[in-house]
Amino acid sequence: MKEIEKYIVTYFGIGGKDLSPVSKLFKQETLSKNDYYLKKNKYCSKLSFVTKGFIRVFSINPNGTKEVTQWLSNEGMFLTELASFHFGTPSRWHFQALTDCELYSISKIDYSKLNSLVKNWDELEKMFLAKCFVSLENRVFEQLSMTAEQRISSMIKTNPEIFLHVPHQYIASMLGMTPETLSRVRKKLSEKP
Amino acid sequence: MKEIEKYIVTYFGIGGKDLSPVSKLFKQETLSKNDYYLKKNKYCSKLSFVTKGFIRVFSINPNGTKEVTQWLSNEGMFLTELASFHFGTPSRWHFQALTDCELYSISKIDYSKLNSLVKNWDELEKMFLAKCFVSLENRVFEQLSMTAEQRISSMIKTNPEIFLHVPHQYIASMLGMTPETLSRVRKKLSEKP
DNA sequence: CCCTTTTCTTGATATAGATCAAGAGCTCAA
DNA sequence: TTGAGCTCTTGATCTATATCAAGAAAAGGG
Repeated sequence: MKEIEKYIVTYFGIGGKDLSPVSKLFKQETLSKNDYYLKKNKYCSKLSFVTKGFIRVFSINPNGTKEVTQWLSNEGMFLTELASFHFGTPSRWHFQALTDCELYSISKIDYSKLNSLVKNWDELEKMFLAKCFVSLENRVFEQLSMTAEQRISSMIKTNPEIFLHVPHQYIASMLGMTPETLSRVRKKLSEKP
Repeated sequence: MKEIEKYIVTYFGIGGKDLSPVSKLFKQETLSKNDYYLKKNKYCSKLSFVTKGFIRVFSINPNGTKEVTQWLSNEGMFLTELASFHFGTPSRWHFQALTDCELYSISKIDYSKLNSLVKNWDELEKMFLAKCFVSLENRVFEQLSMTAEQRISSMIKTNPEIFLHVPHQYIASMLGMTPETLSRVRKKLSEKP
């Protein structure tokens, strides 16, 4: 099975005879470090799976002082600006490669063909979106209920890879804290685990 | 047009001849103050529109000390435990009426009939879920990028009603701060607006 | 490999917001 | 109407985390 097909199975539950025609619609794409997948206020016309590398979704303060990292996408995750992709609004964020990346991307046009290609596509897509929503609800809840230390511990458990490949300042921002706090908490955690 | 039909139009974009058979599947339901719409760990078998009143979605700390309000749902909003409704998992939160409430609810069973009743239902539902996801992304971003004062100002703009009908301690929790902070910031905002 | 730049760490200090405490206002049941 | 119990406000104090600063470590380009 091709790599992209594994993602399609995992995320959409498409299998069997449907798999190959669907996977053909995804085109492999590479990004070099610092390339933009998408810039703020541009329009997003594709949905992708990240098969290699790390991409940062972020925004810069109006006055240019502060950057906020909304999300870090890495191997195994999908990537798109959902509002822009589905509703045609300008992207709310920049999407920039932090490392060289490999993606499989499907264009909006090909994406719209999926429901004629896969008989219960809409059902599958609905479940996919529902899963995304549920994950985000959990993220909101963590932000409301946990201390900085707890959020870091949680991230170390669920995505330890990220600490090895992504500048910690971005991880800190995504977790709603400063790099200094992340550094100090990590030290503390390593001293008495 | 019946009240529930307005919600269906707004949220799902269903209109014309489809409207009446769909709206018939929603049953009016009332909750008295303090009644539970759903308790944590129970299974959610319905999706509802709130047409009157306020419902708090919250969780209690394992040790029973701290409550976290995840969401406050009021007139014009839909309500369900999405993970439980779609995936059959136990509810992550309690859902309790803060005032007497009126809802229109559709059961999981009737909900599953919608795609045979409305020809592009899956498409409409997909858009509905996408909208929910996008809103939640914005909420995460506000939490990461704004101070307590800014989040309060934002809430006053988007949902002033809530301050008149919901105990402020719950609003504070949903915004990720203590009631004391909300009180002080509101005072400050009222002094020099 | 060296030099420059970026990132991380660490310390000193500041502060937004939390916690603790107590009194004032409300609400609502009897 | 009264009183018990919530809820809100306010003040005093505390603390988790932010900010500022500077050196150490790591990364990257030539």
